[in-house]
Amino acid sequence: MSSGELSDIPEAAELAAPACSCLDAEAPNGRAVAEVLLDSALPQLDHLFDYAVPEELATDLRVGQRVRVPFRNQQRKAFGYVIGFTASSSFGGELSPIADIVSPVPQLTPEVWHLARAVADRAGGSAGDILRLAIPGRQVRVEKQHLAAVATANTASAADTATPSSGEAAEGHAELPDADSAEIADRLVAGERLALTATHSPERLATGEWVGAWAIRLARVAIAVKQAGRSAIVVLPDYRDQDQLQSALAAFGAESVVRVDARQSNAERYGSFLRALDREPRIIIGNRSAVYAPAYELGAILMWDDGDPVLAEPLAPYVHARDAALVRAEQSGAGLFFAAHARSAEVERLSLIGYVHDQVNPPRRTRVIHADQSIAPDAFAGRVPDFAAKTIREGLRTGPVLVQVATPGYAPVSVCGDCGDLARCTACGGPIGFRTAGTAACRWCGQHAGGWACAGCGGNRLVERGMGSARTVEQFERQFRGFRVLLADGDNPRERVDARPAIVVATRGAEPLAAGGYRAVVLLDAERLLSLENLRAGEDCLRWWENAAALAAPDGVCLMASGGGPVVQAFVTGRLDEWLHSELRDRQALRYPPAVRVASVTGGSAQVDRALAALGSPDTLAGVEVLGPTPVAASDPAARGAKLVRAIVRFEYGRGNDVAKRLRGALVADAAGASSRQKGRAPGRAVPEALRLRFDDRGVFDG
DNA sequence: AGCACGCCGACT
DNA sequence: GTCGGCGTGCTC
Repeated sequence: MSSGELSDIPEAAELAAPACSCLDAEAPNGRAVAEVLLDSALPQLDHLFDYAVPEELATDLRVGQRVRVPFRNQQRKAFGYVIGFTASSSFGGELSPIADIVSPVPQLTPEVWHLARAVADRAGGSAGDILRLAIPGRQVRVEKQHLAAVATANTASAADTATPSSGEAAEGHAELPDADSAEIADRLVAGERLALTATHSPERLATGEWVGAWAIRLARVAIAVKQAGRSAIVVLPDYRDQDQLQSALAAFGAESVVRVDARQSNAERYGSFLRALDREPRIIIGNRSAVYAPAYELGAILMWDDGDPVLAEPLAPYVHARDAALVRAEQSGAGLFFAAHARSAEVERLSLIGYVHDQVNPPRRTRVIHADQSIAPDAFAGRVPDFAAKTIREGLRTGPVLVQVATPGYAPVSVCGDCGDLARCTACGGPIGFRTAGTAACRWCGQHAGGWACAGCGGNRLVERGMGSARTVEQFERQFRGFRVLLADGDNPRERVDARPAIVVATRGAEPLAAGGYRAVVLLDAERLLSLENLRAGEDCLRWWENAAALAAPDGVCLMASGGGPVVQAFVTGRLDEWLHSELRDRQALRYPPAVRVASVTGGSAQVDRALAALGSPDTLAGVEVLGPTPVAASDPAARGAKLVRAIVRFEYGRGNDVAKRLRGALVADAAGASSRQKGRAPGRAVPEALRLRFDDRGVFDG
């Protein structure tokens, strides 16, 4: 220990020996050179630097440790991670020595390092950016507590002459997984990749809590993986999903469960991180960054609802948790398990090319009925058509009813009074709202909708429809007097409701879980959701609807209250696979993701031209196509006043490594020249933007 | 980022 | 001759 950080705790003597298994990592063993990855956001520093191993650190230094090293001069220090040791350096100059060991714990395992490197390379980014997601900030207190606890546990078990695995005997209390889950776990541990469509409806745990049937399935599979002596990582979009899984795991008596999520304090996160780092199998559950958690003997990565947009990392290099999981499974030989109520287009693609295998047993699915389309959209006075009102009243006799709406708040929108299509502004195509009663105007450009005529059927009657959640609540309170009307949306989060009758109005994705399940689930605003100008609108709708339908009781019903067309048909008939199939074929024909990959290149015109030139000459570009560059609208947040252009590169999956390498090369060259170009600028001019790369951006083809 | 290196124009 | 402008490139 370079700084004697542990000298003030009683176990310091034991810790000098490798008492904690998490300290057990490769030592220099006489080798004089340490390879260090610097903690820097600069792309031109994203490679290993050689440093001398100083005499005084030689016994304590380990691969994976965070260190401080002199950089640029002996005074300035940078942080980094020890990646490996070598006997000699190929660097021409004289090596500086490592200055300090930050923590005795080797925070970066070789597996996570290789993952970060591969994931960053694939996304045209820096490994350091991935490591920032993977490794939480160090908390000295938490670390000392952890090391002390592990040391005492080790000495205790040594006194018991216990075998190392006997600590896991307590796991015998865990409920044995059902045969299906055990079989899935066996296949995962053998390295298989599986996709599962999950059973609808909540189920009651022995603890009395209700969780989605999917959570029970994932918990059982994770426990079975752990019983096979391997770690499982379970990635779930949000804390509500994580809570359900955690409840299920607890109810089944699972031990060694570690949770990592964004709501934790840094101390909690670091504590969880250290537990994940222990050389002992764990069940690690968490949000998108859990995919980077260290895990001893990783057996499988389980991912719930990978189509949820929160699994897309918003920080550079914008790597989706699904992609990171694919890379990690490939590297480590771990199994991969995608479970959802509605499959994503990406998993469907993986299934079609035979990379993941479908679980064939058909899931139980809520009965879905479709409202009668012959009823004119203005044939009802309240928020919902009469038959929907009937469904709601019916359900309220025995329990809660869920009503899913498109948007929060009050926002109203108009539809054609004759055909029911969403009314669109004749000038800009935007939605038409009612500012004040009777005066309709476009919500985007403000144009008055006086002489409006429907583009579809020529009708000219505008009908106000599809109000937001708060407005819907007010209307329901009048329409269903005497019943509780509860609101659940982003501003009013509500994780659970009880089994008593109530109307629960929720925005898509914010639906609470009901004890025993909802008697009825009513889906409003389908035409509005489908009109979102988004390449993934259909896929997203199926996910929102299917996830809502899954909240119904097994004998409950789901009513699609409006809308039509192929996506609604797919949902109503339950033939999501067929729709997704044809959707994927369409995207193949259009060369849209995920049939192909895309990368956007943004920057000054000359910068982007140089980057595109780095892709090679047109004849070497087989399977690679460049769209643009086109000017980035000044209103685009990326522009920030500077005049920028953006090109879109799309390419076959097989060209990914090559494209990423070449674009990344251009980015590094651009960054190297950036400082000099900046000096050349007249004062007052905007700071020149760095060239920006973004791979697999979902929204790249959206308006 | 920040700093050294090096290659042309103006000066003692 | 040499001082110093700033473009260029490197950082173990």
